[in-house]
Amino acid sequence: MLPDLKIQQLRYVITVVEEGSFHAASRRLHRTQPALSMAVRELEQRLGQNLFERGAKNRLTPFGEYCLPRFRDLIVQHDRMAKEVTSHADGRQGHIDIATVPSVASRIMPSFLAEFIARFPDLNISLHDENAHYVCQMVTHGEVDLGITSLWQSDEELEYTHLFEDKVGVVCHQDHAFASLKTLDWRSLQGEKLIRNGTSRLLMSTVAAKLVENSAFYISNMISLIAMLEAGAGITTLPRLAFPEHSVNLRFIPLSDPVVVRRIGLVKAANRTLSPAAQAMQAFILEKLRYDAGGS
Amino acid sequence: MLPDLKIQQLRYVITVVEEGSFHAASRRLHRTQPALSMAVRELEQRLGQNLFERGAKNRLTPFGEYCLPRFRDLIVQHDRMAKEVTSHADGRQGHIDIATVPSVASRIMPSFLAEFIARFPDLNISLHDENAHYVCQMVTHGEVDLGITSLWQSDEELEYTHLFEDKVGVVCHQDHAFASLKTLDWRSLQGEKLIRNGTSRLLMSTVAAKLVENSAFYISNMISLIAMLEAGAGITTLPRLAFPEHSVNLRFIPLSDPVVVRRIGLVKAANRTLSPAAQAMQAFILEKLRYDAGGS
DNA sequence: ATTGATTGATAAGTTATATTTATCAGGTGG
DNA sequence: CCACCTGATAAATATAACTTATCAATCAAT
Repeated sequence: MLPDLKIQQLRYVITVVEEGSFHAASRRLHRTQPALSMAVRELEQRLGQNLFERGAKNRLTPFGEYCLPRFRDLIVQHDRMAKEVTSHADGRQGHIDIATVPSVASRIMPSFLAEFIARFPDLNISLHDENAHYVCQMVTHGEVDLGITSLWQSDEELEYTHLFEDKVGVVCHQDHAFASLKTLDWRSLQGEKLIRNGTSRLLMSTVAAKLVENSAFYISNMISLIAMLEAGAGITTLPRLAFPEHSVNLRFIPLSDPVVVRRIGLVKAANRTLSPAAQAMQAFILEKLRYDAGGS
Repeated sequence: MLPDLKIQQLRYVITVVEEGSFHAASRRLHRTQPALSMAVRELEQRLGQNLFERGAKNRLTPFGEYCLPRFRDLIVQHDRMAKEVTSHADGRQGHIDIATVPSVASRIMPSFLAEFIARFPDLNISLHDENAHYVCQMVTHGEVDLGITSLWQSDEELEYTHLFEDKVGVVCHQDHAFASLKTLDWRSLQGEKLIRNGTSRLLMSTVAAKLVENSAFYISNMISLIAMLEAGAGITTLPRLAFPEHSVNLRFIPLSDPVVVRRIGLVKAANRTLSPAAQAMQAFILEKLRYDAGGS
């Protein structure tokens, strides 16, 4: 019933009016003058009324005067919408939800995000920190776009891209006998009061498994764990990133036998397309964090 | 910098979403399915992001979800504007200013306009009545779109289309000796007390000119003139349309020698294009009033 | 008036875009 | 497993858009 007016044609009409002639408009639009003449005439025929006076030069008919502001309005709306949509399309604008394990959130994300928002200043970012299991769950449930975590378990619905490895070591008080050592092997730990934590399961598939099995204490909360260690109440194992580097009286001694690593990677939902903003962050993560434990 | 999105492509996207599949949408749009596939892909390439999930069927990507309401908005605005513009283009909507001489305004326009607004219910009409000179002036000055009047004088700026002729007759009191006559010739009027009015100049180019020249009274206001005649204070000449047909004690006797006519026609400004609404009224006037003194 | 430089209109030819027909491959439900 | 959906693809074609070249009309300045 009603014809589709083409944005381009409306733009032609407006430019002709603004420039005052078909020739001037054709220069501004990088078209030839006949192109405008024909496009305008096509529009006039479609509407069934002339927009420009035929005899006199480049003056609008009453109908043209009526149409002009309406054409302007639509073009303004179109341009605003096109700008919004394209700036979302290339990831300059938008919203990203990201989840990481606490160690990554506190040790890597601060400098990483600072660099990221400098590059994409109009992006809106929400960062969640949760344990590895819940990070994966948030990704599969679509609560966040991306996760940076160790894989809880292989999952069909998740797509994992490895970023870097995080070596496990022993954490003890500076007054402990281990404090001055450069490395440790699991045998040295036998007889020590070992406190388990959420990352201890990393040792379960190694020769050091029996150490963990014999441990009497388990503390899930990192703050509480650190307080216990600082009080000299025992030792624990942690990936290096999870070790509170600013602690004054705790020491981190790498475990040389067995060498245990926590594999940290980028996780996204398989079969789900990322928003352009999340794509931009994904690319940025792969560029900056792959094979690099320290951020840029 | 920003690309012109085509209304049609946006409409395709929305229809595909609404119908749930490319096939269903193609049926509703009277296009083939590949036409939609290719048009959508072209849009996606232009935006640099997919709108629909490739693997899974006809589901939107996050970017598509973002775009959809914006596409909808623009199309709604476009359709509203297109409806407005086209209904103005074919004269269904708009505003008309028209001016006529009082006799036409009171005797012809009522029934004419009743019929006109029945046909064009959304048109806004303003009717002015002025003397023939001022009607022409309003048309030349663009204060009104059209005039229905006798031509004051030939005018380059005016375009006159003849509609009908209005015969001049003698108006007298029912008690006057002329009252029972069927016709009169100018010689019979000699010696009568003739009151001149605005239409008396019609006689000036005829053999009856000397009657007018010898007349001592001139009354421009029609109400006053009628009152004078009803008081039996004299006789006058008027075109039939200007004779107050509901007067109980006045009589109109056609003048048979000379036969004097007032030529009534449609007047518009030359070199000025009419608004579509005015064009519609012009056509309606020519259809209904040409060669017909009584309206439809 | 004649010229020269505008203007927009027009015709023919070309390129680009849109659309169709025909065909294909991937899922899905009987 | 097989019809029967889905959307994707290729080639052919129709349509639309644009350019080049040319024209007629208008206007200004001689």
